[in-house]
Amino acid sequence: MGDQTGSTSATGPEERHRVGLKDVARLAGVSVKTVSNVVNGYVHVTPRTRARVEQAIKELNYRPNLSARNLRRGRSGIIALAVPELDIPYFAELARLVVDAAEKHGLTVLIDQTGGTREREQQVAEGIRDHMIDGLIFSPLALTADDLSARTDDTPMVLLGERIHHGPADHVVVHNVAAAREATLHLIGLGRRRIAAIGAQDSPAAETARLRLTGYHQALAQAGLPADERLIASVEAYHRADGARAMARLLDASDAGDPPDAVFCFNDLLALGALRTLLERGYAVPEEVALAGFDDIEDGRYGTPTLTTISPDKQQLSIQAVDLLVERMSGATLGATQEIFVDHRLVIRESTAGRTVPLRHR
Amino acid sequence: MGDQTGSTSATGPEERHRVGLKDVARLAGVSVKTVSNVVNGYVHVTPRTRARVEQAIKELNYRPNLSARNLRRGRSGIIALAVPELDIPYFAELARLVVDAAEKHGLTVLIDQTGGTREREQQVAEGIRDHMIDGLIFSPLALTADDLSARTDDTPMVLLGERIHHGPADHVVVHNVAAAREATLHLIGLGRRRIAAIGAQDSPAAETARLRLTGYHQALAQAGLPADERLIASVEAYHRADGARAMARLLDASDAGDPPDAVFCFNDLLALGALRTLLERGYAVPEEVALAGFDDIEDGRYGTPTLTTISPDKQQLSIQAVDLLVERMSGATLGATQEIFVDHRLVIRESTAGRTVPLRHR
DNA sequence: CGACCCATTTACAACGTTATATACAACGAT
DNA sequence: ATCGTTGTATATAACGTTGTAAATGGGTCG
Repeated sequence: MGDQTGSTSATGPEERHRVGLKDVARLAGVSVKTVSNVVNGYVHVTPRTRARVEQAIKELNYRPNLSARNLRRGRSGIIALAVPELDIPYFAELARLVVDAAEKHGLTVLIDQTGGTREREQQVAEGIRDHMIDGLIFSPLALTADDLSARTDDTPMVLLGERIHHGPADHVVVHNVAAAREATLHLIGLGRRRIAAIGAQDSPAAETARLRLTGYHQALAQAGLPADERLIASVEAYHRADGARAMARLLDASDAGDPPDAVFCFNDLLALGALRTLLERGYAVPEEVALAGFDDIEDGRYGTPTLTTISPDKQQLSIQAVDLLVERMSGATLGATQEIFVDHRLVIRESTAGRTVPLRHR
Repeated sequence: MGDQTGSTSATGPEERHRVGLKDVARLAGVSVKTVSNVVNGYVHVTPRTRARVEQAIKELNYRPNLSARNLRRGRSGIIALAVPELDIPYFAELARLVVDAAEKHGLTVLIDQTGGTREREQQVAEGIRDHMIDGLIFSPLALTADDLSARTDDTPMVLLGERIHHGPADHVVVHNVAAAREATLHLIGLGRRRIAAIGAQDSPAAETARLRLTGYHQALAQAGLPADERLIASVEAYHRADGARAMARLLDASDAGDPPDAVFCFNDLLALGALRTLLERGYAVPEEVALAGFDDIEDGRYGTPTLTTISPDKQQLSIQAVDLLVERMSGATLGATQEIFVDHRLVIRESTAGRTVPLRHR
């Protein structure tokens, strides 16, 4: 087929032609490299030349071809964020913040959903598909520290969330034990004595669950309260449904006699699920059962009642994670893996301290 | 596992060397292009050669360099998904589905958050930053059809959600009018007569709001009910807070006498906000006020009461959007812009038809 | 006045991939 | 036997960018 790129007028000389450095250079009357220098802010360029080049760039509406740039530079400018599920509010909020933080470094974020499955998480650990990503921010759910140590891909990685301590990679975490202790102590401070916990997990990978359970136990011990195994509910996942079921089990188990008078849920979704069960069965929250969660997701701020929770500084978390990753990508800090703690605070809302919700309006 | 694939011992011959086609070719004893052919599934390759190459690929753990491939091919394999905010559940769910749908076409999705601001949305419409994306799936909030017509970038684009009809680009939508009518008719069918609507908007860009309002009016007309302007509440945005405030205004306005006995909210977040206000003021839902939303987000399935809503087929929506975009990217269908409607259905839950929630458990 | 230095600019060669055009073999059909 | 024809494989030239080394040109210093 005749593709007369030459000069023939016809339907327009540059009908389908992506402008490149070459075109800008020709128009500005300088070399290709000089244009490249201007684009990249190289210092040793005469103001005169720079102006001329910039004019040409604007005139042609030139945009650098990132594929070419990346090929040449050996980097892609893209980092991946791998989370279990985007439609879990905590991860959605996190994703948003990570994207914002990465933008400040000129990085673009590619979001990958693992579904929390081991298989998919392993794929992610081993260089996602065949993509060229410069770094990985990873919030694994099913992988153990050993799995991660075994990874062969050498893309820099920062672990997110609260898992795998002293593992093979940098990570940014909240102080789970302390936070869980605080939440539990708050419930105790309300005068509650039969305090249940929802969110324990058996899986060896469930480090978060273990840490939060530890904090819960520490609080009980500190207050001189007995630890009652029957008040601890395990869950399979951290969704609303799991929380609802666990709460039902707790209520069923405490045959009439003495239901828990407070519940600490290891995340907000569990708490929202538990709340649903409590209200369904006619328990008044917080009057009869006080309820606290963990994560401070949007939803918790608008339920009825609103949810008391541990609020990790998600923004700090995201910024630290990106900073750490950028540092690794730059090649510095080759040695020790770092572990960074971010702040958290207890946010007290109606589910533990709120005014009573009127039962009838008249 | 000792991987002395090469021969020299030392610290390894390929310590920091990214393996490319060349290396595989050398090992397999074939030309570079042949390896490329195998990688790309080109048909005319002897089973023998193919096997040898595949062996070499595995041995060297070769991964194609996407930057190079994209440079050569002139495409990036990346499409962008631009939504207002990731932590709005509807968009998070959508994002997840779009990512899944894109994966089936071998495409990677870059998610962009516009915050719903005009400025940012305009940037997105004009080729995001300087990134090389092959296509754009865009759910604008502030942009008008005129804004979009004015765009100079020629990256293929598909509009998502329910806006800008007969605009300058393909789009995938739910049938807002019909859906809103159905929801309202459902409320009417329950015997309700004073049916409020929350979610009207003044902005010229608010096409969705207009369409859903139309549906609401059609239903009233169809049932021979009078349209009462005082029962229609406008909102600034579609968040929980707006719904809560709007509901409060509606209740305040209907001085004691006759509050609405049903509310149709133009999305689920508004409904959740409204629900919060209703419960706070002691109204029984659905006994005194029935409540319906739109979107069918997760949250609505676990509130108390659970939320009746219009459930758009989000998966179909995502798949259609990606398919349409792929088609555009392939260069086909250059002419007319298409408008594709996806299915929806009314999901009836407790907020309109549920069993009564017991107020006390004993 | 020559030697040197610095700022500015440039030509050229990569980066790893795929498209194009060809070479080579094996095979039927003339 | 000769000529296509088809199936395989290859060499070479791009794609658009940036790093390297070298060229240019005006100074300044001995």
